[in-house]
Order: sequence, then C-alpha cells, then structure tokens
Amino acid sequence: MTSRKTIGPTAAGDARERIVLAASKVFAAKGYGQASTREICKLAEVNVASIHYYFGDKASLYRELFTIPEQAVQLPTELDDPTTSLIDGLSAFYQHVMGFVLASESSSQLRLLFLREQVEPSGLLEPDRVGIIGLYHAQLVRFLSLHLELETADSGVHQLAFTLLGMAMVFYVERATVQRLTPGLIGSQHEVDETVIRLVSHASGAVNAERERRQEEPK
Amino acid sequence: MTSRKTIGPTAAGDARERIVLAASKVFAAKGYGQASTREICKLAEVNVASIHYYFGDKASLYRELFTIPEQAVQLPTELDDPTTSLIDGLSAFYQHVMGFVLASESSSQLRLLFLREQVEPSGLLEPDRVGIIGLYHAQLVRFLSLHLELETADSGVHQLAFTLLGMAMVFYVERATVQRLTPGLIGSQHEVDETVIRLVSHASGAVNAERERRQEEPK
DNA sequence: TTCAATCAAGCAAGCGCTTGAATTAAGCGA
DNA sequence: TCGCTTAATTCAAGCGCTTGCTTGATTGAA
Repeated sequence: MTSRKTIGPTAAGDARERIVLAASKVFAAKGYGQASTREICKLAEVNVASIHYYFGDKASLYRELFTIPEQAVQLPTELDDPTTSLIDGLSAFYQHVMGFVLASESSSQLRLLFLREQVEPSGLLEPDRVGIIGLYHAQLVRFLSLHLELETADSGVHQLAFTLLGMAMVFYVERATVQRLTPGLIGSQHEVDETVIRLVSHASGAVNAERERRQEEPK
Repeated sequence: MTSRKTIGPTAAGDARERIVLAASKVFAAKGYGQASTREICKLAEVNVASIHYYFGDKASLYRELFTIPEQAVQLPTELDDPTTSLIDGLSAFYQHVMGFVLASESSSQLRLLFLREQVEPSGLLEPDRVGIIGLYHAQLVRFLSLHLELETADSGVHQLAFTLLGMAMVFYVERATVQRLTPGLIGSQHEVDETVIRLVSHASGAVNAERERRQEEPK
C-alpha cells in the first residue's frame, strides 16, 4: 500500500515527510485533541485524504511521531561515566536539558510534543510507556546513588531526582510565566548559560542537603 | 433575567450550582477545548439549554469558575511574617503546596483547573492575569529576599524562587509518573509528610547554595 | 497501459448554541 | 379555597458549523 520503492509523480515522495513535519508542529502547539487534520494538511500543503492514504487515521499519524524518538531522546552521556564529578554531572545535565528551552524550531519540536504527552497523555500510546521524564529520572537516580554512595536507590534518592528534574521542568511548563515575571532567565543563549550555572549551584546544594540528612538519621 | 429572589419550580434553584460543580470537574479533567457542554449538562443532570440560560455561553461558564478563587488561592501566611525562620517558612510553604496533592476531590478540583489554565492557557481570561504560580512566586521572592538580606530582588532570587516552586510542581504536573516510578512519595498523608520533610531539606540546601554563591562573587 | 499519488466532494457525527413550547411554583383577587 | 395570571425554569428539537474520514474520479511518471 505504502511502498516507497518507487517515488511519486509530481516532485518527490516527500509528501509523507511534510505531513509528519506539519503534524509535529500542530500537535505540539495545540495538543492531540485540538489539532485538526485539515490544519495539518493545509500546513503540509497536501490534500486532506493524504493522512488516510499514508497513515490510516489521525491517531496513527500521532503515534508515528513517537516512533522516531531514539535520536531525539539522547541522554547526556556524562552522567553514566563513573569518573564524572557531582558538579560536572549536574552541569552536563542542566546544559543538556535547558538546551532546548531556546530555539522553538524543529529540533525542540519533538521534545515539546513529548513533554505535552507527558503532561497531558492522549491515551493513544501504550499506557505503561516510559516517557522522557522517566528516562531522565532513571539516569539521575543512577548518578545520585553513585555520588551518595548507596547500594540500592531508596525513596530519598528517587525524590531527590524528582527535585532536580522539577527545577528544570518549571522552565518548560511555566515558560510563559517565567518570561513574564522574570525576563532575563531564558531569553538568550547567554542568559540560559547563567541560569544553568545557578541551577547547578542550587542542585548541588540540594544534593549536599540530602547527604547530610542521611548522616543525621542513618536509621 | 436570572433574579434569584424566587426559587424555581421543581426542587430548588441548585441547577446553576450543579452546572458549576460539573463544569469544574469536566474542565479540570479534559481542558476547555476537549470538554463538551453536553457532557457537562449530562453530569449536572440539566438540559443543554441551561448553560445558555444561566451563563450565556461555554466561555462565560468557564470564566465563572475563575471568579471564585479568593478562598482557593490562599497563600501560607507564615512566609510574610518577618520572624519566621528559613526552615519554618520553607516547611510552611511545602506543607501548604503539597497539601493538595492528595484528595483529588472537590477541594483540589479548582486547583487542578487553575494549574491547567496555567500550563495551557485557554486564552479566555485576561491575558495579563497573574496565575497561582505568579502569586506563590511573588511571595517566595519576598521571603527569600528577606532571608538572603537583599534590598532588591535580582534575577538570582527570582530563579531561586522558581527552583523551589519547580521542586513541588513536579509532583503535580508529573503526578502519574511519580506514582508509577516511585510509589511511596505521595500515596498517603504520612508519605506526603515524609516527602515534605525532604523537600524542606533540599530547598534549604538550595537556598544556602545561593547564599554562598553570592558571597563568592558579590560583584 | 499500469498504478501510486492526488484531488474535490461529501458523509455521519459531534460541536456550541438557539428556539418556541411545555412545565411549574408563586402571586392574587374573589 | 378556587381559578387565573405571571414569570422563572426546563425541555425536545434543530440550526449552522467543524470534525475525522471516505469515495470515486483524475493525474502523471514508469
């Protein structure tokens, strides 16, 4: 049905790709429910029937966007290197995560889509699916367990990982509010760099607090 | 048109209240766009015309839910008391904020609605409106400026306030993920209490880090 | 000639909203 | 207490519109 051996008539078989690109933009901007197939097709400059022709239906097109992610969800490798210091690891983490808060173009388009699916699940994906946040969280738990010298990760480490995640997530979820209340944090690359430095400082403070908390009540 | 001097026919004039209650549930669960007036009316057990009769249209009904909030958005008073210590203030803050993560019933229904409007603005409210997060943020900035002994709040304090906010927000925005990855953090009142204690610890660590960061580079 | 690809047109369903009539409780003179 | 008026409220039906999706015809490169 959709063999790609032979390319289409007009110019190229890129209609399918144009649909995927347009869909990622519209879905990311409006969410699954509010996005209309007609708007996607108009943006992709294809006929409304093309979605059915290439993907079957709207839901399948949406799921298609979540099958690409292997490259999009690339975790910072430094955190899994045992020789990385706490500060360097946190620095790598926040540089990586905050790198997408700028440039709302195609690079971060998918990431926006993933975040939206995480915050407001469409119900179309596998329900037990591990989202981006889950991947970051697992990596942070590993990293923190190492630097807190724990054999097994307990609730405290898990919560600490959520703490570090939340510190960055607020800039995505509340991006508009941050920009309005405090312009100068995520407006330019230089500002983001400054913000990352402070994030690392706050994060290491939290990690140290957790370490001290454990020494007080080793239980 | 809608005088409430005389009560209606059947039982009481509570049809309007039933609509408000049902609307807050449906809007909170699905968002403004995905919620349908028919579903709201069905839940409220009223005719579809009742929304127009009592509120005019769907948008006005939605706005109505945001005019009640004075009691819902009650900030913790301890933070504005100059005699409150850093730890006590942080403890009051997180107890207050995390107090709504349990009990997903009517009490937190409105709060869920507010959070959704913050994350995904409907565009129906005044555009320069300060949401809940803005109120909490302003209070935190005041509190932190006091305890960091600053005359004017700069970007660093603002960011620190967002850091403290994000640490709690992750439990709301990523509630489902937290429950799945780390059951035992927000499942019961006792668990929430434990979580709050650790949050206060992490937060004070972040605040102390910010304090030290300022001493190093006073500039 | 073949067939993947595109197109305009339209279908059923759901949406917000409107309408005019039916229902009901309260007010009131006799 | 009765019968009547009045007005608040509820109701079924349906209007115009958008939605996702389908169809049968058309296009054009191989």
